[in-house]
Amino acid sequence: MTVTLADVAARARVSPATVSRVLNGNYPVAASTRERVLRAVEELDYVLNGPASSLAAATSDLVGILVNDIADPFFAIMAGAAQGEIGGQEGTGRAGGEKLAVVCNTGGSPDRELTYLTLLQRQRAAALVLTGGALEDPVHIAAMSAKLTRLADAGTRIVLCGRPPLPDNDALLAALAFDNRGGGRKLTEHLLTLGHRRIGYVAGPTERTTTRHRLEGHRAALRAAGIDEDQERMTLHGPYARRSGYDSTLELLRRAPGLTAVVAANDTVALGACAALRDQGLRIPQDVSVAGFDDLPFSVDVVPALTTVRLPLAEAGARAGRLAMGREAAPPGGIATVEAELLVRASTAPPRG
Amino acid sequence: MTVTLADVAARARVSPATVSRVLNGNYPVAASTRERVLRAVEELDYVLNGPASSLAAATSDLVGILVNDIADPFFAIMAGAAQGEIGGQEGTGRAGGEKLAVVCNTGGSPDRELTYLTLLQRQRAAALVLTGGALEDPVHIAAMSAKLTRLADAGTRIVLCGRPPLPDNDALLAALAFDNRGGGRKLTEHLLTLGHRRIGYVAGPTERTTTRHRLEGHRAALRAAGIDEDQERMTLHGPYARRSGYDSTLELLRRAPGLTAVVAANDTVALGACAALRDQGLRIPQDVSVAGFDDLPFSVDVVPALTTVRLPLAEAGARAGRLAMGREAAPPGGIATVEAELLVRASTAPPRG
DNA sequence: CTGTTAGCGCATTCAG
DNA sequence: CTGAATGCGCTAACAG
Repeated sequence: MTVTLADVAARARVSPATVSRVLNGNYPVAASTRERVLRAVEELDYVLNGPASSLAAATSDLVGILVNDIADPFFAIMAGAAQGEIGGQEGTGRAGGEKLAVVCNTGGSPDRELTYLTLLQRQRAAALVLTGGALEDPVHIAAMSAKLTRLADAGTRIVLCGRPPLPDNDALLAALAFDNRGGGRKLTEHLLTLGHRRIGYVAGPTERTTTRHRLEGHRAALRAAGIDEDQERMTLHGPYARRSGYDSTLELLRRAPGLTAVVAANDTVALGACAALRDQGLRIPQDVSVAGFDDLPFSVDVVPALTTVRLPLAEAGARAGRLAMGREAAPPGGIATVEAELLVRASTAPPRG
Repeated sequence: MTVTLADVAARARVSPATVSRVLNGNYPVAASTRERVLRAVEELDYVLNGPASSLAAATSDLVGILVNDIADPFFAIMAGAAQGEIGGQEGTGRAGGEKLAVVCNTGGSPDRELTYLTLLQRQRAAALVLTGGALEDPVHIAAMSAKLTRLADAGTRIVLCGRPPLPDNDALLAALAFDNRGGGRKLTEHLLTLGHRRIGYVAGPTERTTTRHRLEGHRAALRAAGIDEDQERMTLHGPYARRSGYDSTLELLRRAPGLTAVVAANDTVALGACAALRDQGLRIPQDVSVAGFDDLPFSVDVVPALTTVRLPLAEAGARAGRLAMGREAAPPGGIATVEAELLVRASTAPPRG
């Protein structure tokens, strides 16, 4: 029923070994022989049996890209760029030595993250790219560390993109860490320079590196400006979602009616913050300034255009892809910091009066 | 070095077959025996060898989800929902009979689409979900049809989501087709009812079913209203990108200064259209109305909120996932139409004067 | 309920 | 440069 390598060999009048050699192209084969084999492959419409091949060779062509939320442009952009560097380069349609770059959506669940890692380990994945911030729960970190070590031992190349290196884990090839702290700091410094003093902060979910680092940058800027009190009351945590921005902003307004600026965990949250302010009859930025983070594609198009911190997501994702493929040298020490750039647009202005 | 099923069997003092049976859970095993095996698995930190398993069983647990552009929320939302139904349901972290749901990003390239299909075929994928519109090039359609037929013959379950069924291809399990034509028609009827007569249309890329259907709906509404002339000049094609909306709107304004409304291929394009109009000093909707399609998450937050056509992307994606897993019965005839709902918001209003 | 026996389809030695 | 032989790790009959 299903055509195998032996069938191709028979038709090309060569041994199976020879067919394998031309297909993998990693061994000298006479041009005429290769020609004959390729023709037979064509005629029989032969497709390599991946599992059999992986079993024999003890490696597979699967490359996994893990994301927290595929529907969040932050992850989608990184994943797309990484995948572009890994899979389908030439595009012959026939699939030669192609890697199969696949993205796996954990939905932010630690369990699913671990499950995907096991599944990828089971498939003997060639490489792995983990994107975005990590959960800071010690138990989960330990579990992840252990899993990644096993994967690395089995030959899987591991790259982190937009995630700080794991403590005490040298299983990984490279880590591209975003400068979330620096970005958060620059953003708040901008607000302080404009004259804001009562600034609310809608943070991301607790126990996440991204959340913590951005918040730390914010607090550091405030502290440097001598604004220290009241920070807990002016900070609200929630998911990286519009809804969180909306609800938290309403609550901030209740807690601190004198609020003149809202800093959001990311642009999506900022969108929700803007909606809440508008619904309260407040103008942006005349009454309240709003700032985001990430510079997602829509941020330049909302009105007023969002002041935010740009992260080179596509560039970082592409680099992670190349690192995973071994087409780019790892940074010294295996760790590279990706800079964050302040983008001042129209949603921030000096406070009233 | 690497621990195998035989090692587990030895440690649990049972035969390899028994270990296989408890791992796959598809055969009766005494509770005490199972217990012993599971403990051995735990102690040895054993992970099943996927390729070997797939080779022996002639099936794999890979499920592919193909998308045109992972960074486009339209696809990301469908893919995320499908993946949620397929992978990581329980979330034990240990990965039992889990499927490995993976999304593959074709970038809209027909070659890469075919390549991914071959790669998935090579892996003996258990199921396949193809999302979004299809390219209408006859050569590509034929190639796709042939590939899908082979895949189906090999036992891969194929589901289309947001894509019309292929002509003459009953390889597929089910197709969930969006009512793009109906949606496009409703949208333009809304504009006509408001009194618009000079309406520009920024279409998607040519040769794509989605583009064609939406445009057909638009034209049908115009024709029904007796507006027939000039349609070619008022229609511009471009990618589903902000930039296209921006550039095309500028060109439409040049071609037809009396324009009172712009209909965009989707919300992202509409965003670009809005930006272009604003840059020309035109107010939305007072001077020019704008409408989009898809109701992407940001559409409610832009100002003015976008009038658009809502497609239940998450619901459709989830249903496609269930269909692929065989957890839901296929619709009669294998084809289901997913309704599109007109959402009138603030970006459309009667024309001036 | 459990053990034994055969391959699954391919990549590799090793000869030639 | 090519062919023959071996085994990758597991599942699926088949017995018991």
